[in-house]
Amino acid sequence: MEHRLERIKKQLHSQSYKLTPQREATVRVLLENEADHLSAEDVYLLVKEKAPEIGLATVYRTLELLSELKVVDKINFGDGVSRYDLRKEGAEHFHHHLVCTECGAVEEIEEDLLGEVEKIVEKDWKFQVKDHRLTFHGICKVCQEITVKTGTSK
Amino acid sequence: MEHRLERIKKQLHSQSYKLTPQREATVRVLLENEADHLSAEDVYLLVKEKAPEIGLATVYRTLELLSELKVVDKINFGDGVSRYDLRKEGAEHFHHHLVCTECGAVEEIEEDLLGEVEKIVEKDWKFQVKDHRLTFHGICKVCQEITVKTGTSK
DNA sequence: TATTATTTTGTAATGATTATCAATTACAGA
DNA sequence: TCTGTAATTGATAATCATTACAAAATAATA
Repeated sequence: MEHRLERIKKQLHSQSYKLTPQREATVRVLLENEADHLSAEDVYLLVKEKAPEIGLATVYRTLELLSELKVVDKINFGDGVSRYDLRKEGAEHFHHHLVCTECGAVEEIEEDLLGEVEKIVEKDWKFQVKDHRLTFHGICKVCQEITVKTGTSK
Repeated sequence: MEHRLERIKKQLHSQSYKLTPQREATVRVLLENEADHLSAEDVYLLVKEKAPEIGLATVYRTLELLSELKVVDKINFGDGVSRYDLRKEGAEHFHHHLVCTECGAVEEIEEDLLGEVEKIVEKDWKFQVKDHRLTFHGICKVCQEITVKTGTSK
């Protein structure tokens, strides 16, 4: 935890940004809630518990900054709200998501599914891939079982 | 063109929706501008040329309806505006996009890149895949050449 | 200490999308 | 054809996430 915070601090300093108390509080919230896909509002409310004087605008700016530094990934599930995921240390890429169309659950996949596909894109379209976003939409394991048992489907 | 319009009309009727003049005008605009990734506002302005009395809300409602019927895909490039792509006839899935981080150009890929990957997801995560969204971010062919020639990179 | 740049805060502004509601239209049945 | 009902539309107000702004606070520099 402290270790990752240290890393992020260095990363900020290397671009002559400061790790202000507000920024630190925001990063800590992200580190403590890594499993969730927090919106800016979510982060704001959580940070406020520890640092009540922080403003919403600052949270937005901090998340934007962390996004530019590739510390977090800004993602979009199409519900009109951006969400922010801390990128795993050393991870080059965004991770993937399985979004259940029945219950809305979101599962993450860390595996590198697209190594081969990227090579194809680079070769066939002469497109130099820097990153990608991959989301699957479908029915999660839990909802499949419910459907089988009750015979219902939305 | 007329053929595809006919198809869409049937699809609407089969769910007891009507193909009103406003809806027809909207679909025609989509058919005539298939290459672009139009926002609701774009569509509105184009429809207005032919049917000046149409309201913005109607365009939004129509696009939402077409999206539910999977006639169009509602996509999001992270710029705060939803865009609407007509789905190719008979296409099961969304197509993919190559978004250039230098110039913002968006290229489409129709190829099925994820057939194998989907099988892996279904098998390893017991997730029943219905659709997917795949976007690559990177540097397009044109911008690569500019970078080589001028030695600049943003 | 004086100066300058960075950051923060609270709030106003923006802009896309959605909700509301009265008016219009389409259509099934008498 | 007339009538009643449901679907649809258009204008506009409301909503909500995000961004812009200006003044105050903070930190860095000389």
